[in-house]
Amino acid sequence: MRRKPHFLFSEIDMRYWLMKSEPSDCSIDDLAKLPNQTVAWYGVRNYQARNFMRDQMQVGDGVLFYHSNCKEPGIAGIAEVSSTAYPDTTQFDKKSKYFDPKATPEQPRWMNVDVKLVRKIALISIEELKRHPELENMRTLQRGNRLSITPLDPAEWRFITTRLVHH
DNA sequence: GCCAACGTTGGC
DNA sequence: GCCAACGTTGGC
Repeated sequence: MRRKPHFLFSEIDMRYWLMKSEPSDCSIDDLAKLPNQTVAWYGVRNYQARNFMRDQMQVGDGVLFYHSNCKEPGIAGIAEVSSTAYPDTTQFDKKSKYFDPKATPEQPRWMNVDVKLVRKIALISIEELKRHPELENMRTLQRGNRLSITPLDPAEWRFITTRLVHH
């Protein structure tokens, strides 16, 4: 049975994630134009981030879609996990920059989930996120953090989606 | 299994 | 473009 995806309701078995995307690669507007407003989160080549997708993500989990490595870094939209993990096809594609010669279809190394847009929001800049003491422990805001996928505490999710998102 | 060298990330 | 931080690689 599919759980309700509405982001304002927190459910006990639901998890929350912040996922970084470079807007030059896939921005929130790019996502909005894709079929089903859904994107395969391919290209993750970090084991910790892969393991989050492979071992912990469930359909319906809440996602903050974050613009990174760009002029205005910050949260650009709300999304949800819309599939469980499956092998990232780019690892087998010799022409892809994500090609991995050590991966085979029999023994895939990299996995990804699908992510579906819930809605675009007015950008919450990294500067604003850092202003709130409620968010001081957010992984993404920690010095030196580079992980492209990080778990969010339910309290952090609630604070951001109810207090910082303008309705 | 250590660790130096190297590559990548991503805010600034 | 800089560079701090951190992950990965590979010789030993």
